[in-house]
Amino acid sequence: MARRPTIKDIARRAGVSESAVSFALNDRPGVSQDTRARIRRVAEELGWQPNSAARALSGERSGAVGLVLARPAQTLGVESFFLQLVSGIQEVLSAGRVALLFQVVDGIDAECAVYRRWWAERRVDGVLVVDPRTDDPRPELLARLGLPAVMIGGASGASGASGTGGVSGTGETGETDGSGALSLSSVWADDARAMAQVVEHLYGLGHRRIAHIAGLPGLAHTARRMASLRAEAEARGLDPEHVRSVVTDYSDAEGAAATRRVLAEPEPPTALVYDNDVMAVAGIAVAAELGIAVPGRISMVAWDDSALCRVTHPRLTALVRDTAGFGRLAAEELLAVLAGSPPRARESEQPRLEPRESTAPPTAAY
Amino acid sequence: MARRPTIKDIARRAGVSESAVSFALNDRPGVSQDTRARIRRVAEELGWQPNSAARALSGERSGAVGLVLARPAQTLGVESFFLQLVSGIQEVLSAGRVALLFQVVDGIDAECAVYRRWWAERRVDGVLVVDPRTDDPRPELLARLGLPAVMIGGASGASGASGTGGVSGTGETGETDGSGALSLSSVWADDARAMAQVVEHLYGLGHRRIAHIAGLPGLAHTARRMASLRAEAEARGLDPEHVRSVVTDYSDAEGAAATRRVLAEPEPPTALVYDNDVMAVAGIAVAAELGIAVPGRISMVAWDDSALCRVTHPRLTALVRDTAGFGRLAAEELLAVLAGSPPRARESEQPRLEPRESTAPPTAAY
DNA sequence: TTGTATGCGTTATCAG
DNA sequence: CTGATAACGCATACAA
Repeated sequence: MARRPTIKDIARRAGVSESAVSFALNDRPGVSQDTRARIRRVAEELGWQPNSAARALSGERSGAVGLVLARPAQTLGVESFFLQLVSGIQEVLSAGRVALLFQVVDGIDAECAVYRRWWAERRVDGVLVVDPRTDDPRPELLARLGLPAVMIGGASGASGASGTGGVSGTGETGETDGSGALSLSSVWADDARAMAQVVEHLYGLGHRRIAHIAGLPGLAHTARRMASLRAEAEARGLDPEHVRSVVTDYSDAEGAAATRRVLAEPEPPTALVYDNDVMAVAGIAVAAELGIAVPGRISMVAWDDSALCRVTHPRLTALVRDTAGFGRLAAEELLAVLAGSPPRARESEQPRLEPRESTAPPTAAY
Repeated sequence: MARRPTIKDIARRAGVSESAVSFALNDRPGVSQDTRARIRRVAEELGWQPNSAARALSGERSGAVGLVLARPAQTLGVESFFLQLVSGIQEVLSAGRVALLFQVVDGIDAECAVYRRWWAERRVDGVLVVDPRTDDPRPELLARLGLPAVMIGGASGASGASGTGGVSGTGETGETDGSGALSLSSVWADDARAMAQVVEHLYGLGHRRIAHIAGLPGLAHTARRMASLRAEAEARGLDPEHVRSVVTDYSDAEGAAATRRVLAEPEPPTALVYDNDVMAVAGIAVAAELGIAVPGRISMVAWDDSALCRVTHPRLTALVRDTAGFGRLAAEELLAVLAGSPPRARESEQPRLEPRESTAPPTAAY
């Protein structure tokens, strides 16, 4: 049970004052090159690491940021998205010696309570906020608390889901307060353009009836994807009756149910676009069960790629995103905000459509 | 941007000393019921929360525990196991006002480095350790650092994989140091008995040739499952040539490859047991691709249930565990250890085999 | 039962 | 350039 060395130990051993050690170790002027090197060496020898509590107490930052995942237990755990995101986040954070506090709760009220507690306890210097909503209470709360934050997944609230959708990049101006100035940084993916790619792919194959099995209706990106689908359909003169979205809770159960429902319609779609991989896999299973050939009679596309999309039969055409890269970008932005950079909206790499075996031209019979 | 209240504010407002406030708020004797109530009320009004840094610095604990996930990026993110585990862990931790530091790294050396850093920085009061290995450097490191810990997934090291396997419960005495005393608490699931259930189910259906598509060979529970399979086969007089395990890295790719390999043998197995859900799903896809009927010509069982197992066609017979409950148990045990309780090994609820459509009697042709 | 003094490890502000 | 000294917020041994 080793004892942890302190700067006092280093000072004694190096024969200097404690403040000299502090200066040397924090790259501040006020100490000669020579002693700085010596102090560094001693610290290294002793395996010294700053005591995070002491550092936090003396007005510095806590050296930790938080991430809360508010999801009903049901939809939790099958999606590949989050661990990949977290993995990317940590690549950046741990390089900057920042720890990540992670909490999963079952609703947005609990999430807000966590922010309040972390703030009151001074536990975190900032937070990463996921799943922005069309009507989101969190930016206002975080602004009031003065807790630096980055919205992951794009802008939300007043300026976010601008409704016009469709054309790439519109409305993505980041989170604003009443005055129109950005109050929160955000990183976002261009869902509108991604949806446009998907529609283009399906339209090019000859599909004219497309159903979008969307995720939770309250989420901002769900709204953006739905708006984009409408806009793309309109641009191609497609019948809005036959190109539309149905919302779900992202679970395999609702994904399967929605699939069954649209396939049972008198004029069923010839292509389905799923808002996550789990629902797409469920959709494949439903088609198999109903004896409907994929892609023979129905084409399927998954939003977000994962191992799942490659183990189905047929393998799923998917919208590939660099999720870990998205996490890295978000973490970088949060570190920048903590360092004093003004809020901004940063766009991640474009999603890329990877055609596999689940999409093909619709059969002539239809 | 509200200011955070301190005990000084409370003391002033309640007209008492700071120490009285500290006593009152920490349920210590030395303050009258009356003033205690008044202080409590004022603290409530002001929305006071203890500053975690100050508390940590003054010798108390940091109020945080850590969890490191060391997985190659590849196998990360499709398994349902971890988020569920974490979700259970947090139910208990947040009730006890303990935060969770979460870190994902890509190997065990990096994991050990994280423990060292957390310890040196005094960031955590204890850690939850997952994926115990047959030859595990972590218990020794943690013991040397004096960092309280709970091994999740059973004992490891000297006493753990006792090799005899088979009969339920043996060798599960927890982590020991040289002297034979427990040095680390652990929570474990009875993999041996679970495997026995699976074998019993398959044997009962008439299967005599079983392949176990196991996970990472270095993990303790992999060793336990393999040992149990051997023992169960022997107990039933089955040919060890035809009842055996092959190891993988848990990925869909290796799961698929292993499936292909064993199915191509001259005398292929009639039943496959997969060590996780992802590989089982991959196995289903391989069978579909090869035109081998499931469960007609081959039966399949998945270890760990998830939405995945219910969206395949046919749906997968699975070994259902209460993963969140497992997490709760682990967190409870860690809190107990932090409160001074001696190390012990706690067994979680028995896994339960849920027969679905992927298992059936082997065809007579075989 | 209550108030006072001190320490935890660091950073920051002063004098030398 | 260096060395004392005071915060930071809380806990606690001790004195009143």
